[in-house]
Amino acid sequence: MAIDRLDGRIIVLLAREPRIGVLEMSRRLGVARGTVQARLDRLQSNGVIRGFGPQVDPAALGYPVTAFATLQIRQGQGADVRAHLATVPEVLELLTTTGSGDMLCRLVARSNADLQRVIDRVVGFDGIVRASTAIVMENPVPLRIIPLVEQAAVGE
Amino acid sequence: MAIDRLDGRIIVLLAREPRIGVLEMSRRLGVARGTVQARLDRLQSNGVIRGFGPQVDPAALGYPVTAFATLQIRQGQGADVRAHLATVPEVLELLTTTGSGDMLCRLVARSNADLQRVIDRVVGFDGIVRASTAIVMENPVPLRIIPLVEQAAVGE
DNA sequence: TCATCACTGGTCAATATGTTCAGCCGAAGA
DNA sequence: TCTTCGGCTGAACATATTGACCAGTGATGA
Repeated sequence: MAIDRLDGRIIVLLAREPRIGVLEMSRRLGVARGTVQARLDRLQSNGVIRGFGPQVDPAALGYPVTAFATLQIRQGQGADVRAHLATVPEVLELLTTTGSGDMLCRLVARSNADLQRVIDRVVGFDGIVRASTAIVMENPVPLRIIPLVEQAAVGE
Repeated sequence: MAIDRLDGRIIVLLAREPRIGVLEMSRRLGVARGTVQARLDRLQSNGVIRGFGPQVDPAALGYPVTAFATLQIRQGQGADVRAHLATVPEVLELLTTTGSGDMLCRLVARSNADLQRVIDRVVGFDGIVRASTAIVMENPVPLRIIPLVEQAAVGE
């Protein structure tokens, strides 16, 4: 669970050039191939590296509009609402939070007009009391992990 | 940019079993290897598949607390605030939005106490007028793409 | 009718993989 | 001090995969 410097370098290298392969990594990092392989196995069984799935861009799929919806849920309806939202393909992520809202929901849509359809489908469910939506305009910092990995690696 | 059924099956298969390789995919999908290879190349140059970076779990790195901060920015300070937030490793993502806040910010921290430090660092910057934070408790739907890809693929 | 395009099924050499091995080293413990 | 242990090295091996080709085929559209 604690990451050392070599683990960090492996993750960062992999994040920058995912197609690189174990052999080439060992060359770049100056360690034996078996070491990289063992480290990678450990990182994956640790759960630090969850997988290597393709990073799909919803915009390129025809869903250029992203929005966040904050939902307030009627007491005791949480489980039903989750099951409902899980059936909506445009719901990319769902989180329960503290604070004024009860759930935070990442949505995509084909257009601003289409977003209305998606929101209607999302909130068209009994347990949802109120929803407020914020449309994403820019993404100055896309989801990233490298700086955090570097920080975690130097610490230990 | 439009995705057909075979593209969709390729992406879904890759999302489910990322380590699978082109040859094995062609066997599973019942098409020639060259076809899968050509489709993958096209999907990547299209930008539909952005890459195959490792999916790192911040919790396994020692950052089990996730939070969203909504920031209000002083007029004209947007660019400075972005640059500031980009230097904070615990800021995993930053989006500008419509609505009451001006920016939405995904944070992680080592603990609830550590979250205070992170927030102090985030808001300790001149251009930020106000911040409100929601701590994530559960993640009923982790970031996903498969349902959307399936929907995009049947449509065309 | 012809050209274009995507797909097939095949080949080829080059490369990477999974696995195993013995040996080395530093740290921890007896 | 001696011993054990875990991690790393450098190497070997058979196997599988890759990237690159090719000719042939069928559908599409000009």
